Amino acid sequence: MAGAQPIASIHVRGSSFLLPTPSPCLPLPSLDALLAAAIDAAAGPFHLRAVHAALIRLGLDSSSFLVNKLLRRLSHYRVPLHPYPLLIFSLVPRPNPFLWTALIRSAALFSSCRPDHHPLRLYSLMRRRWPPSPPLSFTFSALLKSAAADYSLANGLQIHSQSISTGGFDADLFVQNTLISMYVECSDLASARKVFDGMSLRDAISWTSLIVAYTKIGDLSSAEGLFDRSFVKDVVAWTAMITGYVQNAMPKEALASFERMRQAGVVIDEVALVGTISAIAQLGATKRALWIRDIVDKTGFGQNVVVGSAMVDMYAKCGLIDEARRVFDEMMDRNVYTYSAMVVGLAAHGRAYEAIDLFNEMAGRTNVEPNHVTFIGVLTACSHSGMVEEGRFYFRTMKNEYGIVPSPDHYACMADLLGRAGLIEEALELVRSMPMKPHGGVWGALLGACRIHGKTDIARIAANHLFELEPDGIGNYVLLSNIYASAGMWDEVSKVRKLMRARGLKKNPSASWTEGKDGAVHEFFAGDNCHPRTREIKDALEELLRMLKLEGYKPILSSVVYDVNDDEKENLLKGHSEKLALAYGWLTTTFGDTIRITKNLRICEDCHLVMRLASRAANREIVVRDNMRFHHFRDGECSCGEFW
DNA sequence: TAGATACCGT
Repeated sequence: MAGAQPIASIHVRGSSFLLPTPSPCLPLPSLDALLAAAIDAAAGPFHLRAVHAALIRLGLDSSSFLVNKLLRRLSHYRVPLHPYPLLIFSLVPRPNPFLWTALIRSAALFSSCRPDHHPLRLYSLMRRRWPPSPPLSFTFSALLKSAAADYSLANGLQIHSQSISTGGFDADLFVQNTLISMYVECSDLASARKVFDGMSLRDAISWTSLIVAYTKIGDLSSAEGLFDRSFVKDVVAWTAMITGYVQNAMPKEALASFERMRQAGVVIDEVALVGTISAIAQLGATKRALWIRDIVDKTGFGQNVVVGSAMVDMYAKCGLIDEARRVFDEMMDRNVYTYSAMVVGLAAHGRAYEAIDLFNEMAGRTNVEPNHVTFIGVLTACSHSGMVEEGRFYFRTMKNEYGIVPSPDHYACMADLLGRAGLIEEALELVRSMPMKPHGGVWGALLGACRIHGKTDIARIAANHLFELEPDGIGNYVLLSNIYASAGMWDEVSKVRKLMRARGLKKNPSASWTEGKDGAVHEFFAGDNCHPRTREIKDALEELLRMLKLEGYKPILSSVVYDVNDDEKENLLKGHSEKLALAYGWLTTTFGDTIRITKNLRICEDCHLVMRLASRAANREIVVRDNMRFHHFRDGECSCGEFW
């Protein structure tokens, strides 16, 4: 006989589906084993139905073993539990504990759609049905995971106590690890810690779960302490530290961890890369952005859609919008995250038409559905270039065509769009018509528009809401005071100042960063003398400002709201962190170079003017990323067209 | 013959 022939096949709509060929040297596999192999090899839900039909014909549809495999595969294809998988289950007269557990696991995937199929309900059925099934440790893993997904501490506690009363499963390592995660998800760190402390044996997962718990509440020193104590530092544990730092706005520490991980010889995976890429995005560090690309290329994760989307976001946030576009164009696989990152990035750089073109391409020529974030990008693009009608159109489209309920962030974009265009009354009306309470961003957009258009009456309304929502948000007081100052309403200015004093508000902790040629990040705080080259930087700034004054620069003293004399105001302006970063950049670059600055707050008017003039006088391109958008200064002009 | 837990992007 030449070669073994397939011994069975299933025909589905003209395509035959071959069962595996047995080796001639081994005994024939059992029918069970053959069917199990057929389930494993099925190409989709349709094949699985065909296999189930075969099971019925062969009288094997009551086999817990085979039905268990079927359920697992169906949930792999995310076939909802009701009604088909439940039907398959119901044909098994005496489901064994494995099968019950598989059912509970499937139910956990869809617990939100069918409350009557909730995992806990199925568990109680499992315990009450005759003959009752004893639970397995796996049963508790599944149940605890579903409690964590529901953020239900009450359910979690109930399952925890069941795990003890039904046979001491709380001593099982897997159950303990899942308990830790459940308590962490349900924000009960004390209980998570209690489980951890009570464990006689801990593995990498136990340690990592608790490390994540501490990073989530922002207690990085406890997380670091645990990480140092842990003897099992795998790539996941390292990544938990990296993302913990990122989530707590500590990108430098995240990068340092990544380096230490590499030095420790740990093999990097795509998740570690994504965390590191986010850290670079947060830092806005251009050199690092180019550095990580080499690493991504070497590891071969460049075509991973999550890595790619993170890269698009990173390049956009580092000011390298063309590089972001290049990565985007080279990606083979793009999803809604990829498109949203690109649209939001283009919008932040003021490239509104490109952003809207891309959105239209996505909506028209791909199967990728836009989501709420994509529309944030589209609406931002419209507002940053005064496209009022387009903005109104997309706001309607979002609701009517895509069924996306506008969030306060979308309303903030609309308030910004209408307000900037001078339609401040309409913006106020929109805000007042919101079905939910407006957040600070919404009133802030309105207040910003009032600054541009000198609307003191509406500014007062917006500011009063802001003072209530963000009593410590000093920027709001500054803005209102500026608006009054521009209108010559000095009494009001002094009232705002009094309010600030009464609330004990201190100077902004403003900070800027810029990168040196070596890629080192130099950090500057307002009025700070900490940089080792402070003397040189201050001298350079004086010289630069002297140069600009010859070209007509007059400091915009109204950017200072402190009640001090004009000389002191000018001095305060000189101490602004972005000017220190500019001076450092000027000192360390030459003609034609680009100086890139990242700032944690919105750039002030005086600094904006200085950047604009310096780009021509010093013959440098200057790219400033503030907390609102990017400004590209070139030859005395800014990409924002003074529209910010 | 079966089964699980930790870290990712807009």
